[in-house]
Amino acid sequence: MAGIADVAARAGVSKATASRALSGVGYVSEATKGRVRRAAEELGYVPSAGAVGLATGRTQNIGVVMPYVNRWFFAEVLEGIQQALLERGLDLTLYDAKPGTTGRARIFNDFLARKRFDGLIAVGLEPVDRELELLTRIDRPIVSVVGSSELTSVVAVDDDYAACRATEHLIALGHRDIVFVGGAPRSHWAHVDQQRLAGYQRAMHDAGLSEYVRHAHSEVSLPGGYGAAADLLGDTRNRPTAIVGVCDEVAIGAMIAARRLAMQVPGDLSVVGIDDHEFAEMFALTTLQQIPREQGRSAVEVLLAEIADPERERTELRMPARLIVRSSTAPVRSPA
Amino acid sequence: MAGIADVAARAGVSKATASRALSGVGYVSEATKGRVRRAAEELGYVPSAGAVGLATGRTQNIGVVMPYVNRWFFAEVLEGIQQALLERGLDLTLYDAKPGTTGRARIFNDFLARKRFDGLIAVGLEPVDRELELLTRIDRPIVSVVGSSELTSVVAVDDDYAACRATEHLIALGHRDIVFVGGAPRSHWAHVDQQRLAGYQRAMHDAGLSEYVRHAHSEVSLPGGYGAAADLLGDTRNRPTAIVGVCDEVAIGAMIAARRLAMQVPGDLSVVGIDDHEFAEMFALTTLQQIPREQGRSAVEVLLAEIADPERERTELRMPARLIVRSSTAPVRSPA
DNA sequence: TCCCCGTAGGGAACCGGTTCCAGGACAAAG
DNA sequence: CTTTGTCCTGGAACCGGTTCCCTACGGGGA
Repeated sequence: MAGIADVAARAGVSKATASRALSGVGYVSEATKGRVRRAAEELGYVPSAGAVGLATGRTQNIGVVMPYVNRWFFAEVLEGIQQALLERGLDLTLYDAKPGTTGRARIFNDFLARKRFDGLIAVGLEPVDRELELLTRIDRPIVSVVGSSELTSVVAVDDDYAACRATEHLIALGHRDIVFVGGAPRSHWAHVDQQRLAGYQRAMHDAGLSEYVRHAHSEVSLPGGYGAAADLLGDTRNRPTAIVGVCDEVAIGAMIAARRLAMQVPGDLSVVGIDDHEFAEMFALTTLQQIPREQGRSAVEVLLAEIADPERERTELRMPARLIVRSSTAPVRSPA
Repeated sequence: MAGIADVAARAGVSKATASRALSGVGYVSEATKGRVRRAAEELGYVPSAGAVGLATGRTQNIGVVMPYVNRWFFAEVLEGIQQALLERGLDLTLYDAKPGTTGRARIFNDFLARKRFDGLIAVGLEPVDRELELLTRIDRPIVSVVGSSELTSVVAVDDDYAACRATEHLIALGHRDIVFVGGAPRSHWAHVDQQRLAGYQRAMHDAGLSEYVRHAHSEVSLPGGYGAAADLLGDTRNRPTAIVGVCDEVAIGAMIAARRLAMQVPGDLSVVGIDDHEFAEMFALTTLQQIPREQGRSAVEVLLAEIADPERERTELRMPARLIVRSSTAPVRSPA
């Protein structure tokens, strides 16, 4: 209710001085500064965000676009971003852009154009061409988390490396018939999938196991992994001895399916994932750890640096995943 | 870049007329309306949100406060809210207020006071007294999802009823030794927990099973339910024949723990949850369904009505949960 | 003594919209 | 022919801050 004019009046100074006293820029004597601060305190003065934005051109608000929020990875990234922004007093406006929905189209056409934010973090967005063009039109800094992009900064795990290490781990345990269970080739997860699939393939080829390369399609979710593995393992004459899940959710789904089919994990089947999902420990899943929460924090840092210095060159942060061995993997059982 | 002054100039009218033409209020001839619209289109005009907010007092933005986003229920509610807002062209600012953190204190002290929103949706917030007082200070409409509150509107499932139905289902199957696995008495889930616990107790008492009433403490999460059930079922001489989980995540955790202990579900142990979580189907969990996404949508509707009419009396929407029988529950095995 | 500079503070323009109010044109009613 | 009312439009105030520019004062150096 109380505006800066009220504060100024109460402190017996002009609006200009009140503004300077509160923001700390420009010359104001300590005495006046104190009076203004006290007046503001007494009136419970809170500056109007809209007016500040209008006058300064800074909204003190960061936009976040993501296709899902009800998935572990996205939710964790979101929390990391939120925490980092909170510490800096910045707001976070969320845009939930599910691929293929009219809502997504509206977000790109209308919402982002409103530019209610000083910068944008795009998480796993995988924008199509037209969307990419719309993104470039809003001239605000953008940081991508997951995926790749020539025109924005990127914060992500090294997907190729992670999948490669996961596969090598299985190979070192003597496995040869290893199946990669992952997303559809053209889903919105495309880039991540491709990178991880590529890492798996590279490891297989490098180990001379080219003939064993196999890829089972799966929705990228726990039920998806369950379904895909149920299909895969249902063919009892063609069962692999190990599975690389494109992510932990798929890997865990596969473990559940295996158990449902009376297979022992890791006795009959080794399973490795990528993520270190919150359920990984409970399922004793061997996995390659990434820490999405920290990716969120890093994305904020990069973005704020770009907002502060628009000339800053784009950065690309690829974090290495760490292998965490639990008990979903074991040496291959000697062939019959 | 282009402002309404540019649009007005290009259309050969005043700012006032341009504003009226675009917003549709007041008298503007069809001819000028057309010219203005075309000019706006050609210039790619997008009104500045800050300026609009300043002039109208409406931010076209809704605040959402929740303690978690990485939990199924919260994420679903959030998506429901987002969808409903998207359709109406409103933005959503997210505040992630984890209980007991300094971040939460900042949200209540600083962020909410900024009033960057026309209304607030509080999801499962369980505010402590001081927080409640701060909430009342921001004089904007507030709708609570989950929990109860005398001073805000509420949208929630009927928790007492849901837990009662769940318990009755087990009793009807012949179970008597039924344990309620739920949250800590004083956790942030307090109100929901209490209601559900009360529903369970009511059903037990009504069936004359007072002597069997038992409550096992559990973190409200899948691993939490796993841990609690592992403890509970570890005592092999005192095993119940059925479990009511305070929510599906806990119930599923309990199922996993039971299987790990070589118990058959539902042969040796029946389990029922509340939620109809996305994993419920996969685990064949019998549950009482609530649809958090719709609660989110409803919350938006109630909130917008209150924004439109500040005199509107507060509403309380309690949705009944529907029993979905899957195969985690079965008639009790005849006692040895 | 004069001038310059650092410090302090006020007036007013400005950010980009919305809206109140006044005024003109024109048609219908008196 | 005047009055009244409806439709259309422009000027200007306003929302609530920030910031530019100008004035004033006191002290130090030339």
